Amino acid sequence: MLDPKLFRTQLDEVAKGLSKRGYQLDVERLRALEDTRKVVQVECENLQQERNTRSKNIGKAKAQGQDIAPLLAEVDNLKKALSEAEEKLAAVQTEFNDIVESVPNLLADEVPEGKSEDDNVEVSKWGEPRSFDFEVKDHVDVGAELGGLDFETAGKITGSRFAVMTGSIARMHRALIQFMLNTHTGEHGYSEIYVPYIVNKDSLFGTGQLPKFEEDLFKLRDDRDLYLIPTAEVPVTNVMRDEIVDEAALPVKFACHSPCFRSEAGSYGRDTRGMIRQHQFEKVELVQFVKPDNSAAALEELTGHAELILQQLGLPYRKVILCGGDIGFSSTKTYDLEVWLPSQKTYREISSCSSFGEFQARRMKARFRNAETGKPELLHTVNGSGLAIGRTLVAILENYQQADGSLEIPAVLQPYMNGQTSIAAASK
RNA sequence: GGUGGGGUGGCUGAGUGGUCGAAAGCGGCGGUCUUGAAAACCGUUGAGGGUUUAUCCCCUCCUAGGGUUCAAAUCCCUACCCCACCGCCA
Repeated sequence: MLDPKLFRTQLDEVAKGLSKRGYQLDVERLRALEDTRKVVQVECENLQQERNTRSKNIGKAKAQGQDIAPLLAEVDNLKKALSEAEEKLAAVQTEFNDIVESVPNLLADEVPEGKSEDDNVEVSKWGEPRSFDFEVKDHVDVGAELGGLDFETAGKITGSRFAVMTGSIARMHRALIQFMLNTHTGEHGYSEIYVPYIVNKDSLFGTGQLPKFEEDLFKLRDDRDLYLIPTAEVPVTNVMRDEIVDEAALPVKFACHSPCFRSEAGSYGRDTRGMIRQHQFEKVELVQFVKPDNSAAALEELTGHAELILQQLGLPYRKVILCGGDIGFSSTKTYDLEVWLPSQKTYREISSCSSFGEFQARRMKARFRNAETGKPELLHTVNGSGLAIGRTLVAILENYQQADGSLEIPAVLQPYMNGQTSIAAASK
C-alpha cells in the first residue's frame, strides 16, 4: 500500500509513476474524495469534541449533586448529528481506502518501460547451454525413461497439474530442498523457519494477494475464510505483521521450505505438459526484513543467493529485470532468474526476486524502532525463490540427461543421495 | 467435543461507567555520580490521524465487529485468539 499522504499531496506524480505499469489511477475520483474527506472529518471531529466536553461536564455536575436534566436535553440532538457525520466520514474513508488498497506499488527508476514479458531486459547470463549429440528429450520423457515421474497416477488421485514422484526422482526432489536450505542457512545467514501452510485473510492482504488476486488462490471450504498459501512469502512475511522490532535486530533473514498451492486460473492452455506449472509445488523461499536504506542492496544480495544455487547445480541461466507491464502488484523492482531448458531451447522462470519497499510493511504495520529518533518506522521487505524445487528438478532432468536414457546427478546433490552419481534408465 | 479463566502501551501487569491514553514495574532515552562502566538516584518515554509555518489544540485507538449510555478499557452480544482441566487423538 502506498502512503495515503501521497494521494493527497502528490496525486499527479503518483498517477504518472503508476502509468509506467500501464495502471490508470482515478485521479478525479480521488481528488473529489479527498476534498469531501477534509470537510467531513473536521466536522465530525468537532462534534466529537463537543460531545466529549459536554459528557465530562455532566459527570462533574453529577458528582456535585446538581440537576443534570437540562444538560441532558442540550446534548440530545448532538447525538444524531454526530452519528450522521460519522457515517458520512466512514463512507468516504471506506471508498478512499478501497481504492488505495487496490493500487499497485510504485516502480524503481531502473525498471524498464514495457507492456509484457517480451519487454523484460536481460541483465546477465551465466553458463553455456550444453550441446547434445543426441536428440534431446523434455523432462516428461526423461522422467518416463527413468521411471518415477508419473502424471497419470496424479491425475487419477487428484486431477491435472499434479505429479507423483517415486524412487530416485523423489529422492532427488527432496535432496534439492535439503541442499538449498543448508546452503542458505549455512552460508548466506538465513534462519530456517517453519510456518503454517494455511493462512487467514489478513496475512494475504499484508503481502498483497488480497483483495485483488483471490482467484489465484485455493480457498478452504470452511467458514473461517482460510486459504492455502500460494508461496511461503505469505506466512513468512506476516511473521512481522503488527510488530515493532529493535533496529539492532535487522536485518532479519528467513529461509523457508514449503509447498505452494496455486489455482492457475486463467492459464488453461499454458504449460499443460509436465511439471512446469502445477497446482502444488515445493519452493525454498528467502525473505528479508531490512532497514529502508538497505533494501536495494538486499535485493542484489538475495538474488545473488538464488543465483549461487543455480551455479552450484551447474544450470545455465539468465537474469532479467521485469518491465513495468510484467512486474507484480506489490513489487517495486523484480529480477527473474530463468533457467535454460534444452527441450524448449529457451530460458524459463525458476526464481523471482523482488523488493517491495515499504509497500507490504505498510499493509502489515511491520515496523522497527529507529534507534536514533526512538520512533517506529516501516521496514522494507525483500524476497525471492531460492529456488522453485519442481522447476529445478525439471531443469536437471533436461540438462543432465544422457544418451543412454540415464541421468547424471549434479555433484552438489550427491552427498544428499548417499553418494549416488547417476540414475539409471528403468529396465523395460 | 465439554467446562472454566483470560485478551490493556516495546514487554509484564493494575484498572468502583464519568479529566483513564490508562497505576506500577521492566525496557528505552536524557541527566547526576564515575577515569570509564556498573549500581544508585532524578527526569523522560504509547500508536495512528486532523489542523497549523510552527507551537498549541483536537480526534481515534485498551483483540475485532456490533449494541446499551449524555459518557465504555470498564456493561451486553458475536467472532477470533490464548490459558487451565476433562474427553478424543497423529
